[in-house]
Amino acid sequence: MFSKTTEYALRAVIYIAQKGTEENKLGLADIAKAIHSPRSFTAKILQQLTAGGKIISSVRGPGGGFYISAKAKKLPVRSVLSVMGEDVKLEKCVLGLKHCSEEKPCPMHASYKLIKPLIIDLFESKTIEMLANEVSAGKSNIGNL
Amino acid sequence: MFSKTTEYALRAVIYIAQKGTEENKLGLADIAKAIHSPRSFTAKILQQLTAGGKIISSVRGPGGGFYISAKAKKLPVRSVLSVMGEDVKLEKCVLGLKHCSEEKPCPMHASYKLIKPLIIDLFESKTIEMLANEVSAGKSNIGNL
DNA sequence: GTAATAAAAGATAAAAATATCCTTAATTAA
DNA sequence: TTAATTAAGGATATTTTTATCTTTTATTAC
Ligand code: FES
Ligand code: FES
Repeated sequence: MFSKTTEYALRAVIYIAQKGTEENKLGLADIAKAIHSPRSFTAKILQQLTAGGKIISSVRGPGGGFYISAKAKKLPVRSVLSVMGEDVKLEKCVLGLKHCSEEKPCPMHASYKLIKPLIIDLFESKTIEMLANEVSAGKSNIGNL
Repeated sequence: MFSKTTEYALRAVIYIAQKGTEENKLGLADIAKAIHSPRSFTAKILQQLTAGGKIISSVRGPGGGFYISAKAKKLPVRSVLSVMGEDVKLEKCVLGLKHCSEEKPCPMHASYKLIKPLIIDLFESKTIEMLANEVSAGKSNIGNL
């Protein structure tokens, strides 16, 4: 559904939301290990997520690391997709036509249009916090690769 | 959702099902133009779809080209995904965990599991023929890029 | 200040996906 | 049998994605 890059981003954000706070920041090594992602590559992704303070925050130096504000935790999962530039994928035509629309639909559209809003809602209605809480409650995990 | 390669494959198969017959085979140039795909790249894809006579058939030489048997037209769209090696994508975990399952679910799973079977059914229940008929009836198209 | 720590930034590297081109083989028609 | 046609097969080329490594900058502790 998404690129590996975005999968790492989602798992990292959920992990940071679950385990980190401004008082207890998480380091790159910790995060990469927890979500089973390549360390240096994850660093690049965390940079993206930090840029402009959109999703997560970071502090350099001893005691530094990554965390996410209570406010940002309320963001929909889709905001992570957006930062990674993959929220457009949710609107894509199944057959690769330029636009997925009623005006010039592909032959999959009639059936797909019933499901598409459900998929989009999946990422709109769930917040980062909700997913983190799921993991904290022991109902799910992000480390089992 | 799928790779460009698979999108081309899907559009090509639908086009062949719609316009071609064993008596009226379609040439590579025709197909590539109709579905707006790069010609030589499309040739490779058509080879894959032809291999083992799984989906489409081909004949070389003058008057040759590609066509699809009446029997193959009844195949579900998923069979095309299968030949392209992307039907596994339908089973993938949204967050990229090794397995999407109830046993070790990711935090998206609880919501996603409601939609996943609908997506799979989309490709299981629709046959190549159904999509081709949709286009023939003027209800949809595969050329509008 | 100096040293240690940790993320940011930059430069490459490796792998996979996408795409093109050239040669070969099969088929047909003349 | 020769020439023309069309897909198959093979070799490369380009682009994008994924990944690693090195240097720089910010922060803290001493
Ligand atoms: S136009 Fe193809 S899925 Fe909507
Ligand atoms: S386990 Fe992640 S979607 Fe099912």
